[in-house]
Amino acid sequence: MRLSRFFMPTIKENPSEAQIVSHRLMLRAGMIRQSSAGIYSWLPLGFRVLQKIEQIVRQEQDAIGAQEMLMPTIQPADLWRQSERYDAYGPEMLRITDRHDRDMLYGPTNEEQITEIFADAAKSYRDLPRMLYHIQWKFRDEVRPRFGVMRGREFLMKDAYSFDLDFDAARRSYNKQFVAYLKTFARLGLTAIPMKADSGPIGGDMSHEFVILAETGESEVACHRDLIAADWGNADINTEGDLQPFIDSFTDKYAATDDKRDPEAEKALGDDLVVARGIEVGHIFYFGTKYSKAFKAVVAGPDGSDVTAEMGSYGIGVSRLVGGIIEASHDDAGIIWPEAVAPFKVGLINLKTGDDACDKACEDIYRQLQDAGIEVLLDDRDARAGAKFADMDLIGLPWQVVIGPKAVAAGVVELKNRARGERQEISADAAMALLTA
RNA sequence: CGGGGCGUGGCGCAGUCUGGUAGCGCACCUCGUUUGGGACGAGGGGGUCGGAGGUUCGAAUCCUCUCGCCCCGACCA
Repeated sequence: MRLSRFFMPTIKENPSEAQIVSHRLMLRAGMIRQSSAGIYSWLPLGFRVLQKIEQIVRQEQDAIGAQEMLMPTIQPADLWRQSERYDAYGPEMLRITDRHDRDMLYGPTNEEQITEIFADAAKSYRDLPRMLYHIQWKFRDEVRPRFGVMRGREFLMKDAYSFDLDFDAARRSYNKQFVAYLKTFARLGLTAIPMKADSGPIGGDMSHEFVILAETGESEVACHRDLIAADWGNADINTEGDLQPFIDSFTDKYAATDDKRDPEAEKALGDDLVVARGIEVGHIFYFGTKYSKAFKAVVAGPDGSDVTAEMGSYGIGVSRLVGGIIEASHDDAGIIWPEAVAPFKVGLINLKTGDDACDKACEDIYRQLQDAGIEVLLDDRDARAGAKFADMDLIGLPWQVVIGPKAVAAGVVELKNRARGERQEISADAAMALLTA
């Protein structure tokens, strides 16, 4: 992509409405624009990141056998009356009426919808287990949206739902999601700590929040020091095997969100206790038959008797993660993207657009990188060097290749690593080798 | 929902107390000089001050109502 043609409206000054760093940087980097409180448009740069994250989430869901589908954003109120959540959910649910005066709503989540679909189709224990998910926009009419995409009213969420024959099977599904979450967040470059959590309005008795630590986190959390240093999700695990011992190795250690903290346990930890601010990026629940009962998700068991499906639901705030990653990875100059979610891998800066030698050197490398399948953003604008450096640092691409008259004369390019700040002058071929490794 | 703050060219702000017909920086356009960390000079375009009503000879400024946005707290992917 050529920056001269890319729609990436960067802003030099901090917009006054943005108070936290991720919100500021997303606005300044031209990733998002606000439409109204808690509702955002995703501009090309931001949308690329959103899609990268979505794809990683998708791959890890697929890897544990969850199947992707897509449910609507607008749901009929009757569906929610059946689970008795229509009134219970309160003003956070956006209620609307269609032209025939039917009560509808913009879905804040999809337990009802999926359970109805599943109940209608599943007849036998042979139809279990099943795990289904979709990645869809949700709307929760938060009293107080804030922090940019971190607490929007409209947000993109991956929500998965499991259906099992009995508690043990449901536990296995829960555990698979647990591991998938560890892997997902590890791939995103995050240390997400599973913490015992309240099950909230969804109900149930087995629940973990996945929390990343950041100064601007919304609530205070506490955990054992070892959990922060743990090597998440990189373990080679067979998700078809017994995951319990692996999961216990995490959950044995103290980790609790705000409302689950235990002063005595914390005292016992002594120096191993870490208290920090946290951002919730995922939440998994087991909730038994709460919905399967309401929607009669009942199958014939092996002995012919009726069995009500055991369910769980598993959410990841995909759009929130964009902000969360920035909170966890930035410096004074701007964003520092982990390579896995960077909108482009390489930012190629032509320091002197219009200079034949510089133009040619840039075009060569640009072509080579593209041929190698590497996403590259070429700054071919007719702007001053300082502006180009500043913009490139701001948008935080992992690698910068800088080409100016001096480098061209010397037959080298300057390669800069955004995260470490290291620069090296090497041949174009050597740079290519490094970037394509 | 309780408490607080703010709406003035694209962005950041001053002007509001003490009414007199809108200003600064950045950005943008043109020309020239520049060109490795957000250049300099000259010229230029763009706002009737969130909206409605009122007071007044006269309202960004005073009064009433209203809409929106942000922050703190209580609640949540």
